[in-house]
Amino acid sequence: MSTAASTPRVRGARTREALVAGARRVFERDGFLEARIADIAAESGVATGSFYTHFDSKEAAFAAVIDEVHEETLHPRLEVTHSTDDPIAVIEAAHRDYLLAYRRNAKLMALLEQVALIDEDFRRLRLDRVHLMARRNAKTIRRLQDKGLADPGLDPLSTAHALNGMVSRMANLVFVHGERIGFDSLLATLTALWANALRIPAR
Amino acid sequence: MSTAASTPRVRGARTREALVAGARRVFERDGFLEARIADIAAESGVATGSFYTHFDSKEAAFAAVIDEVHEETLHPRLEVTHSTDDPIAVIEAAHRDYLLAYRRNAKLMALLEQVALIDEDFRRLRLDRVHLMARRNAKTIRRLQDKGLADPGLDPLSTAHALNGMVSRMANLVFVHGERIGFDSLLATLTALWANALRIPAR
Amino acid sequence: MSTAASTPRVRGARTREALVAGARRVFERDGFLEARIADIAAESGVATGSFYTHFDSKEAAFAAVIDEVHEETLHPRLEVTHSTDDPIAVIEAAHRDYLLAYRRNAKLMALLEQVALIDEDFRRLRLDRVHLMARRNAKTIRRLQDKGLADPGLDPLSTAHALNGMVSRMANLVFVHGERIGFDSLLATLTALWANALRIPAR
Amino acid sequence: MSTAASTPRVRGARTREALVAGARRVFERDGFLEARIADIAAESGVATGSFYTHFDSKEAAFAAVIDEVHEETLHPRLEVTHSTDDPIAVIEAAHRDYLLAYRRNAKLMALLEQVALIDEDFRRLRLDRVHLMARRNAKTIRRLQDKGLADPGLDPLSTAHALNGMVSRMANLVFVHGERIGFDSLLATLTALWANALRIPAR
DNA sequence: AATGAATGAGTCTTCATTCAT
DNA sequence: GATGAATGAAGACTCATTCAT
Repeated sequence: MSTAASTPRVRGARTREALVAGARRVFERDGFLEARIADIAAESGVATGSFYTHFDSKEAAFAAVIDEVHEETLHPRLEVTHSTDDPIAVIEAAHRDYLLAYRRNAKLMALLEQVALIDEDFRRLRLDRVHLMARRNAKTIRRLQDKGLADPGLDPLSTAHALNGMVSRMANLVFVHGERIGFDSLLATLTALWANALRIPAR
Repeated sequence: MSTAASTPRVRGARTREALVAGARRVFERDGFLEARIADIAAESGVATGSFYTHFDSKEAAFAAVIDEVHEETLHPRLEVTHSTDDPIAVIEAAHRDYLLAYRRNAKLMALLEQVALIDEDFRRLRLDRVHLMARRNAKTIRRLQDKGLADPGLDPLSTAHALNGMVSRMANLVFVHGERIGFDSLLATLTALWANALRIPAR
Repeated sequence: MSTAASTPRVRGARTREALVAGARRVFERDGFLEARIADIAAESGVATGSFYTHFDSKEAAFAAVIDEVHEETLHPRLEVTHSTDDPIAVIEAAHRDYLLAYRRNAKLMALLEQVALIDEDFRRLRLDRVHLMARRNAKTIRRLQDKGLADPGLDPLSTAHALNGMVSRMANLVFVHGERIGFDSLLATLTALWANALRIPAR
Repeated sequence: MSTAASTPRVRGARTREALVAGARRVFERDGFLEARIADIAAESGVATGSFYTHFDSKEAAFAAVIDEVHEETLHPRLEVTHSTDDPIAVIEAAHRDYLLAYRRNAKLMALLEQVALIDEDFRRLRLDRVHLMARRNAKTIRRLQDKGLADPGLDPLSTAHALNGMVSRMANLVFVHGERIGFDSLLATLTALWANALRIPAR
């Protein structure tokens, strides 16, 4: 009202932003199932009907919220070889990144798990990510095996799946369910178990 | 029908059994959220109202179904020292038991995960089990450390949590989401990773 | 079991008594609408089905309970001319009787009011009683008018209705709704108002 | 239909009015307990769900209906001193107002009695009104006593309660239960009894 | 006569989605 | 684009009553 009326496009974009932010707050507060469209609209300061101007469904809004968090919560990026050659240092750095991102977005990460169990589309989305991460780490594992730095008897892909699962499960346990394990201790344990599991020689 | 319905008490017990079996079928087919009381009753061959003679809610019926499966799906029971002294053989046997039980009840295990994300009571139930399993395996790990058979630098409890998480996640991935990893390969990988992670000397 | 089995007739009568007593407790505790047949049976120490051996419906059970209280709660019995000739003393005695009976059975009296508003049959029952009481007191009023002791301008029947209504309403207000008026004060006020209203000369 | 449904707010107000009117018709026709939300909505020409846009419960709708009738059914307003000084004329006028209002809304008055016996909130509402009326009339009675126009031996508040109860009970008997007493006769009797009961000197 | 499990009709209530303005 | 009231399908739950033993 006071602000000079913006162009429709700008108004629309602003409303959409408000809805994504509002949806995130409501999802984090109430969970996916309990979140009501009317509440998301109210929390975003818009009318109920306006929700449907921007999203087709609650799922679509959730997808938009998830998109915001997606990139920064990619699983351990072992392929980003930091300048060092010490594989254990690399593993540790990757885990640190992952755990920090998970902790920052713990509520939404938990929510994604929840929705993946409920909604077919999100289940596929999550599985795709799981596969992406596994393939990525499998490549790293294979490389380490080739260099003679990792147990050659391990199947790279299965191993990647298993170790990724271990890490994400622990992040969930600590940051979502509040298991009382300190961040440093958690990082040390996961790094040690990764290194041990692959039989990477101590540095 | 054929058998005369002896005393009311016996009739009641029979109906309850029918309801638990029917509920299991409906839960496995439709999931927890989609399962309707009326369907459970119909599937069990009783009237809708009879459901409430035996259960207070859908949750109560689900708990009864879960109880049926619970015992046989305990996580790796490493403390059950099989006649052998070879720790790796023990680990493998425990994992085989667990994976077989998980595969047998895959749908329900997945369902329990789902419901634990939705219902506070089941979340607690599941967390309790997670803690029980972790404490149990932590004891085993500590014993191996004391014997000089496992990496003494690892925190037993965190390690137990992490490795249990790895195993259950893999079981979920393979038996629920259909990841194409053969049973033997899965067992071999998990056993090797467990042994490696703890730095148990090769047999 | 321990007691020698009585004849069927005696057993039946006993169960019925237990049910009437149990029904009264449940009605007083839960009200008519909230009272459930199953609760009445449980409170009476019999099986649900046995209720229907003795009563056709909740209404029938309520009628049985009411019967127990009915006689002693008849409205002011002014025609019972006590040995005295002082009409005010007679009025006072009648009111005392009525108020004491009402107080003793306050919960059930309130309940009867409730049920009369809900159930056609009890409405008629209550109206019949109202008419009976009014005709009875109208006769007394007419007698007093004939003796020159009461305002001859009053219509006896309407007056009887009005004054009876006043008394029962006050009893309800004090004994059911807990209006803080002492028994003696209540009795004195009602007696004075009756006497005044009829213009009975002061004794 | 004919009028374009201007803004949403106006539409909302219109629907609410329709619901209150529809609810009144259904309550009067079916009573409170028998009235179904679906019927109220249908009678109001809106969808079932629309009922809940405006009311939380059947009780809330009933309260809205009662509000409509409340003001005009206040008990005898003796304090409204009409231009005359004749107290009996004032009493008669007040009773006439009350009886006319009661007759106009007889069904709802009866309903309020019913609901007050069923619902705690309405019980309190009704008791509050009873107390308000009693205090109001007690003041009038006290004033008459002070002027030497009323029996000084009467407790004003108890007396007010008793006489108010008498009047409302008679209104109920005649206008709700159909007791065959003519309006003028009823008014005359109640006025005479009030005046007599207080020992107001004849005009 | 007693038992108590089985029956199933009957309503309230929620909330995603639509649509007239 | 925004508004927010209207829609109505869907399902959980209760409980009086029945009936086989």
